[in-house]
Amino acid sequence: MVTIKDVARAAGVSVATVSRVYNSSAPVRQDTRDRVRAVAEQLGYSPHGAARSLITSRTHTLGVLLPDLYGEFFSEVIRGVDGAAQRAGYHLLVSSLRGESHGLEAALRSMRGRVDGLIVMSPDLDAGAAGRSLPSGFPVVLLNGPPSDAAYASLVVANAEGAQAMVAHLAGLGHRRIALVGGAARNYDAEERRRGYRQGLGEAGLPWRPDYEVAGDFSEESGHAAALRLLSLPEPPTAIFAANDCMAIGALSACRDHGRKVPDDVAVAGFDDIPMARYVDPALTSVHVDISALGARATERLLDALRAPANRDLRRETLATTLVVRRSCGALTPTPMREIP
Amino acid sequence: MVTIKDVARAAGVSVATVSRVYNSSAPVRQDTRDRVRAVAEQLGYSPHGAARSLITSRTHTLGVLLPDLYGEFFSEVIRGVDGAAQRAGYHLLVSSLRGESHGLEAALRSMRGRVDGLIVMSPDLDAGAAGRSLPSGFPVVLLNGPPSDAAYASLVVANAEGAQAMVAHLAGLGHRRIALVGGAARNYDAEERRRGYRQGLGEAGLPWRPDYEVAGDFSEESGHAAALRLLSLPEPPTAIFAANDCMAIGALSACRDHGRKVPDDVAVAGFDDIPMARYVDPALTSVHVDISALGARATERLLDALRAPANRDLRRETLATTLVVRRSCGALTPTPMREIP
DNA sequence: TTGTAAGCGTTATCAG
DNA sequence: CTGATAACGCTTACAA
Repeated sequence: MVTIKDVARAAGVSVATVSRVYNSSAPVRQDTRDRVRAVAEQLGYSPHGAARSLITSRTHTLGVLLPDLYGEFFSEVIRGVDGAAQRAGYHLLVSSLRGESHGLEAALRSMRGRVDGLIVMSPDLDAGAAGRSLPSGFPVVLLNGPPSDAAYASLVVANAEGAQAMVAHLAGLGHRRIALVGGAARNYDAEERRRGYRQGLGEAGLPWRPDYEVAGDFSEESGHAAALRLLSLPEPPTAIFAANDCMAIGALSACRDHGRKVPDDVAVAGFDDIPMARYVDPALTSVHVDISALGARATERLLDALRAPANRDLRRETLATTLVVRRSCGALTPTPMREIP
Repeated sequence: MVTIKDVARAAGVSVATVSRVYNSSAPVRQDTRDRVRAVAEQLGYSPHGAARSLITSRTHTLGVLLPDLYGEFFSEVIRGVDGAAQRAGYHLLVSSLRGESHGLEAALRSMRGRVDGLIVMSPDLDAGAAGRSLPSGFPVVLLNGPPSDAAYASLVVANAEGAQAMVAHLAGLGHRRIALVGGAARNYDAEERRRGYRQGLGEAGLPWRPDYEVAGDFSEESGHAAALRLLSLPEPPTAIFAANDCMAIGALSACRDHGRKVPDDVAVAGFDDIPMARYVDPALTSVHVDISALGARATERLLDALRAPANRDLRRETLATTLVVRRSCGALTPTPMREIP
C-alpha cells in the first residue's frame, strides 16, 4: 500500500506538502503541485480514509439505518439518499435492522467513529428507545418515525392527509362501503394511514365499521388474504383501500380470484404509488409519495446539520402527497393519468 | 467523545488492558475485566472504528458498487449482501455509479482504506477498465459482469440457459412466432439473454427474424413501447419474451392497450421473477433468479477471500435459474404455480 | 496478568 | 511557500 510518505519521498517534498496538494489547505507552488500529482498518479496513491478521519474527526460517511431492505420502497429511499450524499462527496454506510429489538442500539454503537451523522428510519412505534442509544448532540434525521422523539430532526410523509384524501375521493365517487386493509402492526405509517382513513369516513358522513378494517402487513400476500376476507363478508365493501400498493396489488388479484371485476364490482386503491402501480391491470389509483425525494431531503437536512452544528434545526417536516387517480377506482369519467411533476 | 484513555483512567488501568478487554487478545483477570466493562458502559464508550482500522488495517466493511439503485432487483441484491455481511459482523459501504463512465474508478479510489473488499456489479460491457482501477490483489467479487476480467472471482446468473429454457417452453406450447424484447444496450445480462433466446430458437427449429428482436432498456416503459411495435407488425408474434419482468409488465399493459388478450391472443413471459410477477394479471411466467441469494453468495465468497487471502478462489460461479410457469404464457394445462424453495 | 511505548497514515501547528 | 513534528485513538510487541 502506497502512503503519503512514499509520494513525498518520490516527489522530493515533505508529507505536509503532499497533504496540502490533496486538501488545498494552503498554497503550493504550481510546479511542486504538478510534480506531486504526477508522482502520486504514477504510484497509484490515494489518501487513506481511516487515517484521514482519525485526525479530522470527519468520516465523510453517513449512516443509514433501515428497518428492512425489502421492496421498491427502500430501494427508492436509498436511491434518494445516495444521490444527495454523492453530490456532497459523502459515502453511505447502510444497515438494516431485521426486526431485532435491540438491533438499533447495537447498530448505532458499531457505527461510532465511522459516520458523521445518521438517517434512521424507525417506523416501529415501540422504538422510542432509539434516542437513548445515541450520543446526545449527534446529528440524526429521523424518517417516518412517531413524533415522540422531539429531540431529533425528523421527516414524515403526510400519511393521514393522503389517506383522508383517498377516502374523500372514493366517497365522492359514490362509495358508501369503503374498507381498509391496514398496514403492519405497531407501524407508525400504518397507524397514521388508518387515522386518515377513519377521519375521511367521518368527514364523508360514513359510519366506521370494525368488519371493514382488516389487518395486513404491507406484503402482497397479506393484501390478498385481507381482500378475500372482505369480499366474503355478508355485506362486502364496494371499495377497498389498502395501506400500501403491494397490498393493493394483492387485493387486485384477490378480486380476480373471487370473480369480482375491478373497478366495476369493486374499487381498489393503494398508497405510495410505486412505479409498478401504473402497470398493473387495472392501473392502480394511489397516493403518490415521492420516496426518493424523501430520502434526498433527509440527507440534505443531515448535511446542513453537519455544516452548521450550531443552529440545529430540529423541526418535524412533512412531505406532502398527491392523489393519483387511475382506473382501479372506477372514477366515473375515465380520468387521464395525473402528471407527477 | 470518550476515548480508551478516559476509560483506562476511570478504571485505574492502562489503555492496553482496556484494549485487551475489548479484543480478548490476551488474558485479563475477571475482576479487572468486569471493572473495565462497567466503567466503559457507564461512560458510554465504544471503540473508534477509524482508529482501530488504521492500526489493524481491517475496516470490517465491505464496499458494494452497483450500476444504479433502481427497482426491486437492486433492493434484493443489497438485501442478500447485507444479511450475509451482518452475520459476519461486517458493515456495508454502498454506492451507485449512475452511469458515469469513469465513475467506477473514482468510486474505487474514494473507498480506499475504507473497505476490506468489494462487491462490484458492472454489467456494462465496456467496463473492462474496472480491473485496472483496483490495486491488484485486492479482494473483489464481480457480479453479473462479462467474463473478460478473468483475474477476479465472479458470479453470474445463468442468463443464456434461462432464456433458452423459456424459448423451449414457449415453443413446446406450440408457438412458432416468438419475439424478444431485449434489455439495455451494452449490458451483459441483456446480451446473454439474447444469446439464449437465439439459441432456443435454433434448437426448436424456428427461424430467427430481425423484426422479432426489438430493443428495450429494462424499464416498464420501454417494454410497453417495444410490445406495441411488435403487435403492430404485419405478422405479429404469438409470444413475447421480455428480457426482464419490468418490461414484461410493460408488455402486458401494451397488449391491453392494443386489445389483445393475454394469454389467449398472445403469450407474454419475463425474466427475474420479481415478487410482483405473481400478482400482475395474468400472473407472469418468468425465469426465476434468486437475487438475494446471488448477493449473499457473493458476500460469502468475498468473506472467504478475506479470511484466507492465500488460496484465493477466482472461479466464475454460475447461479442456476428456474422456469416458473404462470398464466401469462397460456400453458395448455393450467399449471399450478411452481414452488420456489 | 498488567503496563509502557512504538507505531498505523493523515492533518494541523508552528517555524522557517 | 515549505518542512518538522505533534497529535488523532487504537493495537501490539516487549518488559515487568
